[in-house]
Amino acid sequence: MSLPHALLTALLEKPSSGSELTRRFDRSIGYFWSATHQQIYRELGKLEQAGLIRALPSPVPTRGQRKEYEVLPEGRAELRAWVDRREDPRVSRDPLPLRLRAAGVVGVGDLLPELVRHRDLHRARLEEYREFERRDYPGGPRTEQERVQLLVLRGGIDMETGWVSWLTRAVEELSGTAGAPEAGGSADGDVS
Amino acid sequence: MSLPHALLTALLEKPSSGSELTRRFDRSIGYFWSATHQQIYRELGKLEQAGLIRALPSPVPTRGQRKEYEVLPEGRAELRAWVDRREDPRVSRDPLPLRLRAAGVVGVGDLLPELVRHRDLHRARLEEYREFERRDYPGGPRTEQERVQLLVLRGGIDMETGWVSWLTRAVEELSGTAGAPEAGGSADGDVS
DNA sequence: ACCCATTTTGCAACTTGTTGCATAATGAGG
DNA sequence: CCTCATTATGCAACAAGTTGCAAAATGGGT
Repeated sequence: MSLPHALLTALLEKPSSGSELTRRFDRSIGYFWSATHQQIYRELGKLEQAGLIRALPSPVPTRGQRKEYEVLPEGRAELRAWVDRREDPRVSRDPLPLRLRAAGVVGVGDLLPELVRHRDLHRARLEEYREFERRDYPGGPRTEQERVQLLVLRGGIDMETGWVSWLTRAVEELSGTAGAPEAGGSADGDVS
Repeated sequence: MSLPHALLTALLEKPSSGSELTRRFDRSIGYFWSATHQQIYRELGKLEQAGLIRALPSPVPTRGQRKEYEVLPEGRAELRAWVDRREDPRVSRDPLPLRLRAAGVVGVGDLLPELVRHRDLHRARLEEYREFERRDYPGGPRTEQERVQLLVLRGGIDMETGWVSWLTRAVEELSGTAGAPEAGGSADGDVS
């Protein structure tokens, strides 16, 4: 239930069309939420129908035509309410550690290069975020809104740092062992 | 497409029934993958029908009766193939940073106590993981499989560390500012 | 023997996210 | 003016995850 609120936030920051939003979801909003353009268009339709946003008056209302949306007071109120809502943290759900654990049972095989690849991807993203920080907030945040945006960016930085640190260690550890396949048995119980 | 593989992994580590698996998904597997019991039962059905696992012979095949599953060679092969598959990292998708960013637009309101609550939850989980590490691997991992499981646990630790570090900073920053609501305008553009 | 709380398994409906493709406008180059 | 690549919007089918509920077994008490 977060995509509509992500859209409301993005639209309050700046009224946009669907494709603009898609691009923005690949950038700033993207470090903590992703969405495909189809999700975005569908959701924009729902939000409009629910009376939370509206399309800015446009000459032609047909297909293939840019359509800009802005948030209505009802949308702002809904977002306000959402911010104050209590919601428990999500359980993480990432396949990579899972694959590593599977490798513990069926043998490491070719997983090591994949770990290296992921480490490098996360490293690159981390660098990118740090670059944003330097470039966009050179003297620190200047408004309250920037302050919060910078905080969120730092969230991305902390998460990526966690990944890099983990993957670096994992690659080190597994490089020591040549990937000998595990013996077949499905033996003893669950650890922890 | 990871749940079936999570199940295969868990079943290879130890053949189990649906409810046992549900419990195990709340514990060890749970630090990087979660699933409800309905997801698990449904998926077990599919895996059985696909010939990747089979129910151990049981007296009565009716409802409400425990049913243990074990992995067939085909299931092991599928898991093996999955481990070697390339797959790009997921984009994160967590509502909390999103809510913070929304707060930058509609005002911070009551978000601070929520951040504190999350910080404490993550702190608690981090402590729990560290406890697992101490308790289950006192002298380091003893087998190759334990080595991998410990690595995965450390993944959980690194992620939780990232959360705690971020939330600690966020709470500090926002405590300075009394939560004054932002002015209404939907003004300037997207940062970064 | 019966009742009742608990455990285990499961169905059904719904929401959210993904993939593949289609259609309309736009604008540059011939 | 026409073509063609690009951009913007959108439909439809599917896959994955969530929620609410319920039936069958189990294992006490009484």
